[in-house]
Amino acid sequence: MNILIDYHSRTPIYEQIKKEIKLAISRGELKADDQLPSLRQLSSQLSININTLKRALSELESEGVTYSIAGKGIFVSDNTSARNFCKDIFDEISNCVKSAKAMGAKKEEITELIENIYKGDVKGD
Amino acid sequence: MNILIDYHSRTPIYEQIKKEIKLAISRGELKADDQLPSLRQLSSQLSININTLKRALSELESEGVTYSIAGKGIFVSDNTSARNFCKDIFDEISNCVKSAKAMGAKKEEITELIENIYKGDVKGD
DNA sequence: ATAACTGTGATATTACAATTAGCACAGTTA
DNA sequence: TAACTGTGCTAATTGTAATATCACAGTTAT
Repeated sequence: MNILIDYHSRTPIYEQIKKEIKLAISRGELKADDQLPSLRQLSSQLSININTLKRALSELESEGVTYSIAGKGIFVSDNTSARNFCKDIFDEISNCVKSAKAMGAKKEEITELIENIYKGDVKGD
Repeated sequence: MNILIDYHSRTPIYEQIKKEIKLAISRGELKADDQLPSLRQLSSQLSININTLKRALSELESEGVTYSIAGKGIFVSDNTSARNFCKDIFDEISNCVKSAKAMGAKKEEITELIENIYKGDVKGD
């Protein structure tokens, strides 16, 4: 669990945690039925309140990303297709690109930006 | 001044206003030395408090987007290259694309998204 | 000079959300 | 029994957005 939190960010901590965990699952660092560190342990490690962490995990559970067993722990669901996590990101990209377009950005500028990010990859992965 | 505000958005009203004004400038609807509607008039039109509007305009002024003359009004600066406004957006796009990549999104998925947004334009404008 | 505008500045207040603290309770496991 | 786990709740704190007023100074036209 390598979670980085920007305490000065405008986006709430619990949102950052949600995103980090989703990323970890997408990257394959967390697989189905993997157990997460306990709330108390993780909240201590991240130096955040257990309630803040609990909120993140509760929301992830209602989204079907994780499931929890009282007394045992919190685990990664097995129906967590990484594809689902992309939807929000795609919407965000879409909005940004529309703004950029409205500001006069050329399509080529944006595609080049993306090319650079994906540069060095063998396939379009 | 066609400013739309989402009062239920998580992003503050004054931030939305800043963005809308920058967009209007980028679109050419507002040109250098154009005078904006007065604070009182605009705050009344948008049904927001004058202080909220003032905050937006004050920040725009410290960013060099506008300048104000007490007693006269608020005007668009002439050094406002629309290009500058794009920087933040480009950073945001970059971050989103990196996340999408980390989640396993293929480059083609993203470029196609952009193609669709720019679809129907004569040139890559 | 007066009136009617402009932007500016300050204060106070309200409202809401994020975060923290602390406690109690129930399930699990050795 | 002890030491963990997650859960639920209340309360307090904090920060910030947004509002409501008021006063002041510069500009402009009459």
